Amino acid sequence: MNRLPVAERREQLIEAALAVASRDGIDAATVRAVAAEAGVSLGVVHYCFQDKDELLRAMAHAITSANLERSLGELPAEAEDVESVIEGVIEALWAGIRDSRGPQLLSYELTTSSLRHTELNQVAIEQYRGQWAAAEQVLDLVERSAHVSWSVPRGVIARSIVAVVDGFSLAWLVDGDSEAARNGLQGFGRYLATIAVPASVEADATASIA
Amino acid sequence: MNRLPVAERREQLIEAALAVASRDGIDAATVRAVAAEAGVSLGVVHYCFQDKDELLRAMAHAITSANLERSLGELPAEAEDVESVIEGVIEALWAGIRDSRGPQLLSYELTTSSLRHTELNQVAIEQYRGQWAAAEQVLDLVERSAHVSWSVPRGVIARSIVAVVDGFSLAWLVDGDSEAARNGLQGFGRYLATIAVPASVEADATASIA
DNA sequence: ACTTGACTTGGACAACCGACCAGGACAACC
DNA sequence: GGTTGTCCTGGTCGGTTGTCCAAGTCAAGT
Repeated sequence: MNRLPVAERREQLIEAALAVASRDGIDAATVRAVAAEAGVSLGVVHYCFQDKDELLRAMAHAITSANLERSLGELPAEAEDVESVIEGVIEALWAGIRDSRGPQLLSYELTTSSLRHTELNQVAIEQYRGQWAAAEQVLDLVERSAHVSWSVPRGVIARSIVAVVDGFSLAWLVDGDSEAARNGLQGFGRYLATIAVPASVEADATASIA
Repeated sequence: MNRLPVAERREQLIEAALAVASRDGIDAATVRAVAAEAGVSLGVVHYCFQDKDELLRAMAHAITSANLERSLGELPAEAEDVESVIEGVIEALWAGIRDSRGPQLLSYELTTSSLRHTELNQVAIEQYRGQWAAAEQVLDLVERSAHVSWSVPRGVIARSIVAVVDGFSLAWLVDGDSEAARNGLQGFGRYLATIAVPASVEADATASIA
């Protein structure tokens, strides 16, 4: 097979691990399965990673980054009233989740595994810190697009967004009812619109400058 | 050791499996670990259960039942206005979750495992069917206690309740912030109060009779 | 051309897993 | 008291896992 510098080989193995774990679950991501998926022999994995756990941690970091980029990447911001802006954002967010069932399920497997095994200690908290921060960025976007501010602390709203998205996603993973998930999330979106207040001209101008 | 009829031995093994899995995670619930926890020798497990999967399915059924009884068991219903009723119900619900971290985490492990392994096919959907039904019963209770009805289909609200509770519980499992979880759930409770409408005297009388 | 260092190979190892079995122990019944 | 059937024991088996290693391969530098 092709010879690759260790850094590139690492990336390839992370991608292979992601593919196996997304397809067949985190338990199926054995060293052998990952090596086979990447088309390399067994020893290569331990040449690139000290541990299997180091590989899993790298994989977790990769999927977390990918999820965040996917969430923040394709957000529309072409609307006037708050309701429409939020509706569009949620629509895009949900479409991203719906089209990545395997990775989504893998994220939850990683969270629970992290909470059980000390070797993956930091994985779960990093996942959620990232998601909470991303939710706050979404709030920023809505603020700027619809010229509003929030009557509830941003951190509190961000935590609620992540919680609601997690909850409806889990239910959708279980019973496959996309329509129920979409409706539930849009219902939450309409609630979000009720806690948005029109931004004062001053504050809005300041926001535009900054 | 004591000799027990197979039915009682099964119950004991299920309890042992529940203890091991709640303490150390679902992966730690090996046949050997369960046998050791129950204080019986290895063969007993396969004498009482055809498969390891049959044991896990029985364990899943047990924890699901336990969760539902815990949720529905200790619900207060001594209040007048909707807000207070909902607040009390959520307080009791959250207290139950907060005091059972291990089993709670195990429930999510069971859900994800069920979605990956065909042998546990029905576990997740049964979990959620039970929770959705329980949420509807909670809605009934609030209806009767506060003399209201709901302006949104009960099934939709029930799914939202389960989703929100799941979401905040997961976040709490990750970062341990009980206060944030409690506040988030109470915030959702105040929203629920806004979609409750006073029941007509007629409807209320009918409900009392039935 | 030859050495050096980076990368790869495929097998070996101990540990653990679920499953299985031959036989021992015990209580109930004839 | 002997028999029958239920329950328990402890070991064994094949398979899978993570980890390690001696040897091989290849490109780059001298």
